[in-house]
Amino acid sequence: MSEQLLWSSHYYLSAMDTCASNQPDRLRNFEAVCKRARVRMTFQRMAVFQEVAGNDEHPDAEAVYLSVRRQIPTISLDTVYRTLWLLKSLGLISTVGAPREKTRFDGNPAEHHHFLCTVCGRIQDMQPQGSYTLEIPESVKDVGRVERARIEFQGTCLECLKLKGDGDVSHGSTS
Amino acid sequence: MSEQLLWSSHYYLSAMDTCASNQPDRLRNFEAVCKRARVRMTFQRMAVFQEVAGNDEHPDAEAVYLSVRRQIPTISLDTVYRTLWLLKSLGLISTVGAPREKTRFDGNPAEHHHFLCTVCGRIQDMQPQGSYTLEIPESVKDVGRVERARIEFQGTCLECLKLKGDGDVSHGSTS
DNA sequence: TTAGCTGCAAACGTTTTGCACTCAC
DNA sequence: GTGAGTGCAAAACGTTTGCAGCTAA
Repeated sequence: MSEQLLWSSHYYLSAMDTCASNQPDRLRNFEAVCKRARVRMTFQRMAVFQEVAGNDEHPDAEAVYLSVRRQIPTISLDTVYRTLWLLKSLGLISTVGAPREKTRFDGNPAEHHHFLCTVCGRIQDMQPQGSYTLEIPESVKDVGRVERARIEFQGTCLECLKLKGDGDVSHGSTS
Repeated sequence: MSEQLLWSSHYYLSAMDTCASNQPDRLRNFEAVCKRARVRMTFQRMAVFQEVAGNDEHPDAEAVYLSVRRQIPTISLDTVYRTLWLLKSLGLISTVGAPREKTRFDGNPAEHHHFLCTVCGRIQDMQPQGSYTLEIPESVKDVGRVERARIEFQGTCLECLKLKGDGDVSHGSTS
């Protein structure tokens, strides 16, 4: 937990709160987060949240919509979208990959990783070096055969740090 | 061109030098790959390839289009798209993030990584374990401040391996 | 009561497709 | 010469928005 705190924005704090896998706890946390953010609790939002929180298939908006519609037949796809982005902005759920972005192409033929600046959106290549050679863990055997592993670092690039007048470029480790 | 240079504050300059000096080589390789795949070499394809190969800004299709148009004013955006996907299928370029995919949502509040099966498209969560704690390298200092690091493993999941009748789930390390 | 939320429909931006013409092989 | 590749226009797709009515606080 202390390591996590190094990285923490409210995301991690609320994430740790909700970590308990049982739904009532997560739902209670959801209510608390909504109250704190002065966001109204509605039936639709609860249903969407429960659907995503209790689903490990990484559903897309359409899948969430189809599933929630069984409970609320009148819900609309755009409400699902609005709710999903709201939940994300509250740190209650996350997205896989870069959402709402055009496809970007990469002509660098060497194996490398990416640093994505969340402020300006620029992506910089990072050549892998000894210090962070990534060992594929034994546990992957239980999931499948890995053909490639790519790390995406997210943060603020030097130029955006300068613009913010924040020179602190401290860094740590994550797991 | 030492490894160190890549990480110096002149990262971009040296990266561009590298690309420029390799261009003839890469172009020759491009021709060879096209010939092998029985894909025709056209002026448009060469221009698109050169643009992506000599550009480390991870351009989107529109940016490639605008740039190539200076050379071939009559080229169309859809040709650029078709060519980019062709180049990707030939393994000559890659895409950043999951291309041509809907946004997928993730209700798992714990810090975790993803295993993406390139056959069936399923994404599975992988809880980080001691064995693959990811140390953020010192060199990231030269790029910016990292707030998050996520690993995306790509490969074939157990079920798809079984369907292919390929039981080999060996794995190695990548850097 | 009332600001915030919803559903509808229509718009949006990116990407893909059908077609007739063109050009690399 | 022939079929793969191209440009055009129009469609398709996922997603977002404006608006009028509804509802949680």
